[in-house]
Amino acid sequence: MRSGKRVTTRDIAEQLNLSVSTVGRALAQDSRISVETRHRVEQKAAELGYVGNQAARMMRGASSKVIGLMVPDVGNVFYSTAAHALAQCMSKQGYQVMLCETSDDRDNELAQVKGMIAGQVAGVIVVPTPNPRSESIRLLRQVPHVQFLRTHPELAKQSFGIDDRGVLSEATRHLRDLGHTRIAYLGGLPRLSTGHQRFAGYLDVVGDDHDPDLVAHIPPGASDSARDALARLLDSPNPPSAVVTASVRVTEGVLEELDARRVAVPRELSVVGFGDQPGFGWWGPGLTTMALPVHEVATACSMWLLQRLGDSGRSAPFSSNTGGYLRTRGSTAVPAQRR
Amino acid sequence: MRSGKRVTTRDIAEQLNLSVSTVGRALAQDSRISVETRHRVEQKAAELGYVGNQAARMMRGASSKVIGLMVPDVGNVFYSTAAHALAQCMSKQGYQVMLCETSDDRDNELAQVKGMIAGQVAGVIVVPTPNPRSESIRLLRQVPHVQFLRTHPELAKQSFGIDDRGVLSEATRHLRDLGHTRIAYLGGLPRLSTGHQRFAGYLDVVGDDHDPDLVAHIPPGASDSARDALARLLDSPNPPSAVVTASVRVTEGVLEELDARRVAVPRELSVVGFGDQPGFGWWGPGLTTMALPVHEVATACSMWLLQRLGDSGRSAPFSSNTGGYLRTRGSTAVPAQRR
DNA sequence: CTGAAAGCGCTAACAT
DNA sequence: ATGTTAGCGCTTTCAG
Repeated sequence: MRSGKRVTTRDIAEQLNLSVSTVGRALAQDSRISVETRHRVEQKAAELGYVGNQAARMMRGASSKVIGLMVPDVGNVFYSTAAHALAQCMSKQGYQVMLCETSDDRDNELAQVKGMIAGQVAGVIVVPTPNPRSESIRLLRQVPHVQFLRTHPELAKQSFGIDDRGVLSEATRHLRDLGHTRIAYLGGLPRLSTGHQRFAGYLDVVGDDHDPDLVAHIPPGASDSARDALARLLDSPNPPSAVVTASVRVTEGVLEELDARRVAVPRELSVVGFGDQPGFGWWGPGLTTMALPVHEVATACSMWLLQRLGDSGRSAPFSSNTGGYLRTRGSTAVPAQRR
Repeated sequence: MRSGKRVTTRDIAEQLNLSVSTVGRALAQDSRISVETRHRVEQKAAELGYVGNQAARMMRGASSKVIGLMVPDVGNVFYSTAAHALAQCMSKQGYQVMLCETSDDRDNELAQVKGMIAGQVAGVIVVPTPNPRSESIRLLRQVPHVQFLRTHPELAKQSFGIDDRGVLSEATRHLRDLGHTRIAYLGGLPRLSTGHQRFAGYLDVVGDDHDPDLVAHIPPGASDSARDALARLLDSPNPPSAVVTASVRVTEGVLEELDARRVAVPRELSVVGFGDQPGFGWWGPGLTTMALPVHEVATACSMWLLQRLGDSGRSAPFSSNTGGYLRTRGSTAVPAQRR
C-alpha cells in the first residue's frame, strides 16, 4: 500500500532511449510512429504499469472524463437509484461519477460546486437545493449541466424530471374516484419546484373546496416531522378519510406512524404513497402508490448530458417530465361511511 | 450554460497590475503580502468568480482531495448506505467522493481503477470483486487504500467489514435454539471472502450433520436465481423447516418467492434475513433479520483512511470486523412438528 | 513586500 | 519516423 511515484512518459522514454514525444505519440496510436516502436512502447508501458496523468492532460486542454452528480442525499433510494443509473451510463462511455451530497444545504452545495469546478468536471447533473446561493448558480453556469428532478429558474434551461403535478393529481384522483372527499396532502416544501408542482396537482383535483387544515408541507429529510404532521391530522376533530403523500421521506414517515398507531388501513384511512420502493408492497395491506420511473429519467438525463458534451454546442431549452403510474395495492378503498 | 473560459490567477493579476505570484501568495494567505493587497486580490477573485485549477495544483505535487469508492452496485441499499456515510465524512473534511461501480466484473473494475489512478485520487475505499485482475491489484497498491466489507488477500492489509461469520452463526443459532434441525442456507458465492465467512458461520452451528442439499450458493446481483434456489428447496422431497439468507439480494429474492407461493411464515417455514432495510419490518409477519452496522463501519472506514492520508506513513495491518445483532420479528418460530 | 522564472507531465506545432 | 520546444495554471525558489 505504499504510494510510490507514478510512472510517467519520461520514465518510459528514458528506458527505451526515446524522446517523450515519441512515447506520447506511440501511446496515442499516432500513425507516424513505426509499428515496431509503438509495440515496444506499449510493452514497456504495460510492464511499468503506466497510467497517464489526467491532471497534465487537462492542463493541455483535454476535457475531464468526470461528471458531477449533486443530490441531497444518496441514502434516499430515490437518489441512489439515480446514482446507479448514472454510473452505469457513464462508465459505459468511459466517464466517471463524482458524487456530491448537498444535504439540501445551500452552503454545502456551494462548497461542492466549488470542488467540482476546481476539479474541472466535464459536466454536472444537479438536483438544486431549495434556495441556492447566487455564487453556486454563477459557478454552475460555467459548466455544462442539466437539472434533475428539481428545477431552479436561474440554472440550465434543460431539465429532466418527473411530471410531479400529473403524478399527484393521478394519486388524488384515484382517491376522489373511490368517493373520498376529505383527502389530506402531506408533501414537501412548496418552495421546492417539486413540492410546488405536486401540491398543484393535488389542488387540480381537490379544487377550491379544499380544507387547508388537511395540508402539511414538511421540510426535506425529516421523516419525524412527517409523522408528527400525520398525528396532528388524525387527532384533529374532523380527520381525513384519505391521505396522499408527496415525497419518499414523507411516505416513509407516514407508514411508520400508521404502524405505530395501528391505524386500520384502508378501513379507517386510505393511503396513496409516492414512489415505489421494494418494501412498499410489503407494508400492511400493500401500499397503493405512484410508481416513478426514476431510473429511466436518470438514464435519459445522463445520455442527454453525454451527447451534449460531444456536441460542445448550445442546445435548445426544454424540460422533459415523465409521468408515473398508479400501482394499486391494498391501502386504498371506498370510504367507511359509503359502504 | 455556456462553458466560458475559467478565471485564472493571471486574469486577476492583470486586472490588478500585479504579478501572478503575488496573487497566488495572497490567495494562499501568505504572511509576506500586505493586508491591503491581499484584500484587493480576494475582492477581485470573488468578483470574477475565481476557482483554483486543481489540475494545475496537482501538477505541482498537491494531493488531490478525492477519495474513490469502488462498490459492486449503488442500487444495493447496502452500498448506497455506505456511499452516504462516506460522502458525509468526506465532505466534512473537504474531500470529494468518486463513485465507481464495478458490477462485480473484473474488467470493469480494472477500467475504474485506471480511471482513479489517472485522476490522481488521494485514496480508495474498495469492495473488491471476487477475482480481480492482477493489474488492478498492482495499480491499487500504488495508492493508499482500504478494503471495505470484502477482502482480497493481495490488497491492503487494512480492512473494515462486518463479522460475517459471527453474524451468520448468530442467525443460524437462533433457528437451532428454536428447535429447527433442517436449516437451509442461501448465500453468495463462497469464493467471495464474505460468502466464505458467512457459510463458515452457518457450518459452525449446523456442524457435521449438515445436509448439502439444503445449501445454495448464488451468484451476486441476481435475485431471480435466489428465488429459483428457494423454489427448488421447497419442492424437494425433504424440505427445510427454516432458512437463513446470507446476502441482501438473496434475502430480497427469498421474500419475493415466499410471497408469490404464499408460504405461511413462520408456520410452514421460519426465515432469518440478512441486513435490515426499511421494508423488512413490513414484510409478512415482520422479518426476523440480522441488523448490520453498515453505516457505522463505512464511517469508521473513511475516518481511518482520512487519518491515514494525513499521516502519510505506513500503518500496521489490521482488520476490523463489527458484529451485527439479531432483530427478532415474526418470521421465526418453533418448527411445526414440535408444537 | 513584490517580481521573474522554473518546472510539474503531457501534447501539439515545428523542426529535422 | 523521430526529436525539440513551448506552454497549459499553479507554486516555489531565487532575486530584487
